[in-house]
Amino acid sequence: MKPLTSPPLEKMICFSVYAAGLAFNRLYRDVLEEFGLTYPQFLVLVALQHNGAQNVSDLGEKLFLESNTLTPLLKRMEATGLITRTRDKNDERVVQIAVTKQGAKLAKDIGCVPPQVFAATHMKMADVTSLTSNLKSLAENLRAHVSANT
Amino acid sequence: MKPLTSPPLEKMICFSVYAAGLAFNRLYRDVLEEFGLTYPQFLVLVALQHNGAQNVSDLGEKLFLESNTLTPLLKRMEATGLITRTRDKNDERVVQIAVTKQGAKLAKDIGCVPPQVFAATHMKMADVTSLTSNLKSLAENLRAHVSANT
DNA sequence: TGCGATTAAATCGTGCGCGATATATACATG
DNA sequence: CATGTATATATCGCGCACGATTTAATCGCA
Repeated sequence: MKPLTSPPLEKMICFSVYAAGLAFNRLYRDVLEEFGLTYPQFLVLVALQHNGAQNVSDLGEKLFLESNTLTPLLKRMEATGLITRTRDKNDERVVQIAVTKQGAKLAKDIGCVPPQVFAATHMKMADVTSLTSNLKSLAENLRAHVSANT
Repeated sequence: MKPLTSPPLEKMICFSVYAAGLAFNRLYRDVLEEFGLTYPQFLVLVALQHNGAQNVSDLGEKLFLESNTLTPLLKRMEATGLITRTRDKNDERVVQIAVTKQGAKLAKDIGCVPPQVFAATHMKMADVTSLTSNLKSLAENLRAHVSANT
């Protein structure tokens, strides 16, 4: 029988995802500094640019986050003038998130960021594409497993 | 000329890494709850189990973290009786981290966790292995790029 | 030997993530 | 139409991450 000890960190896929996440975070921190954005705020802008104004839940589905994370984050973005948070007139429970003029401009300006980051990966586009798609299905499987225990 | 807007979130490798990281975190939160561990604390125990007692910097190199993150984390683990933090007699600047008897026992007990997590990925071992190795080199490339701007 | 430079860890403030819970609005059913 | 239930967002507390700085110990070199 094998002793059933944990494999070393380097062999665990969870750790390689963790370490890659840390590395992306640090890279984005550097790159986004001149735009005054954090990495999650950058993701919000991209989501709004591609999907238009939407409420907090919809944004949460795209980013895999909930209101306990999004509400404070969105308030900070409102405070810096990038987005507006407006109660829906038809359903006062719902808060609509839209980019301001300044936010729309910034969303355009950060278009140069993903190419820079791609360059930093030192990977072929095809490899990035397949890695992205593998990670996507991995995440789907993990989420299915978590929500099954709910 | 292309308009140079950001690609949608689903096509960005950074986002797929981010989303997979969130999913792993949530899965580990569930699985580690009965052991009273957070995910980073689990990683610390694994690192100590495989590399033995070591100082804060060495641990940081393995986990890609620095003392500003590790010191509070390790103090919490000391408070729960899993590790000891001891000033090195030969160099009082250095703090040695070692598992307690209780920590060593817990490190063994959590050996069952990685197989559970592997099962949740619903992936073949070979695919997990190659994904892990691709992520490892991706992270190395990203780190090289960040430290180049230092 | 003495003192500036280097190194290891710790501290501080900010921004996520998230479980648990609260608040407020809308809905459904008797 | 009242009251219980469901839904959307917000609040709270805690534990990471991390840039910037501090503290304390060691090293290098005149």
